[in-house]
Amino acid sequence: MGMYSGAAILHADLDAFYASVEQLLDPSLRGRPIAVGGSAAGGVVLAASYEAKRFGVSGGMPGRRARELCPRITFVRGHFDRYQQLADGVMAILRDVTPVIERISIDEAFLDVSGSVHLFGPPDVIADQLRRRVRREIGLPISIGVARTKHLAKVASQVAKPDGLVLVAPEREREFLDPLPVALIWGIGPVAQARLRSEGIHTIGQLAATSPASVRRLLGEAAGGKLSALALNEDPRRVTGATRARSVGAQSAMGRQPATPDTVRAVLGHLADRVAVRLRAKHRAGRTVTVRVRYPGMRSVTRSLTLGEPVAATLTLTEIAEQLAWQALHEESQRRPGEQVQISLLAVSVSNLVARHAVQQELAVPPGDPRREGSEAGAARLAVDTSMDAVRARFGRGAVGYLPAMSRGGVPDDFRELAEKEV
DNA sequence: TCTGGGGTCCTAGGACCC
DNA sequence: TCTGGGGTCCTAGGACCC
Repeated sequence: MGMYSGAAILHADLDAFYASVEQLLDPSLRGRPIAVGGSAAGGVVLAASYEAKRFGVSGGMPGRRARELCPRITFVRGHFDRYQQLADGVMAILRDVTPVIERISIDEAFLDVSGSVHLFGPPDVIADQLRRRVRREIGLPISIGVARTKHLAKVASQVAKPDGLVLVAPEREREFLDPLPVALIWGIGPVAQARLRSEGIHTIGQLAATSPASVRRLLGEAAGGKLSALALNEDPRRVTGATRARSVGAQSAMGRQPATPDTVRAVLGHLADRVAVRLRAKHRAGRTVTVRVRYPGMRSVTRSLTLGEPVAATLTLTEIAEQLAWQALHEESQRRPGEQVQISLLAVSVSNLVARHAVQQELAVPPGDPRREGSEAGAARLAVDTSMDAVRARFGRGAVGYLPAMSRGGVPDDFRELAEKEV
């Protein structure tokens, strides 16, 4: 544990989170290759244990492929309710050493411990003790990167995995970054990687040696500029608190189905309801409604509409979503005359969000104002929704709704909730 | 035989305004 | 009558992240 001065950022990241929880809950799974979600028959793997990762299995992979790579793999159903609970427990431990903490997903957070060193010791000592506490009190492995900036800390935690701690001393930053593959930089995905590779750029050191102007030409103005700066180890970002969500959405994969009016209406109604309920719960509403339609083969299109006034009423959102979806589906049917249009996914999202008190101001238009009629209808719909929200809060989600209960494929609602951001 | 669900940010063209 | 520059908003698509 070395002496260390200046800004001290930690990036803490639970290892193979869902899979580690399953191994914690069921000791017979420990030390074995497992996948959460998916099956040999289909579905996607949500997370793989390190024993499975060694075979090349990873999250997002079809179950069938996972079985091919690792014949002995065990597929387990997720205990989604426990994930949130355990991750919250971990975050509470992290919060014990500093209030300057930025949770960036269910299982990952940045901490600025610059102000904590006089209380708890050097940053790497703090990190070490956090890892021990998480292991002892929660039972899960967690990796932590310690460095002067967010970017360095994040890269360090990736290098530390699994179940490790990596400190990047300020005088060793260049030496640390240079040999690492560009893919470790936050924001470099498969496309950017391929473009860089075509220029012979594989390592962060090589990227840093490339002129920012060339990188911008290669990867785009904004992305190129940012990635260049990160490679050059210039990262001015501070650890901030939680930021408000800028959009709220829901989607449903449907395999492959004919786009019949009944199917489209039922699915969009359900998605619009999920979105609208979440908006109302946070007293927010949005002016832009976007619908995405995906066709077999992963090709997808979006149609969006920006309204003069924000919406949060389920029925209004459903109507707009239907209109947008049919706009897209109609274009698709003209592309392929005489064929039944098939779809594989529908999504509804609301953006351009405002706080709801702004909506209520909009509703307070004087009598005779042409906007009044629409607003009154909107107010009535919101009132119905508010009653429905209250009934559901007391008796459960299935108690009331606009639409008959429908089958929703295999994705449990508690998994959906895990992925939700704080609105 | 194409793979879930939740997000963020950027780009580019067009409309419109000054 | 023709031309220039700058800014904002909207729409559609796409890369990327967990």
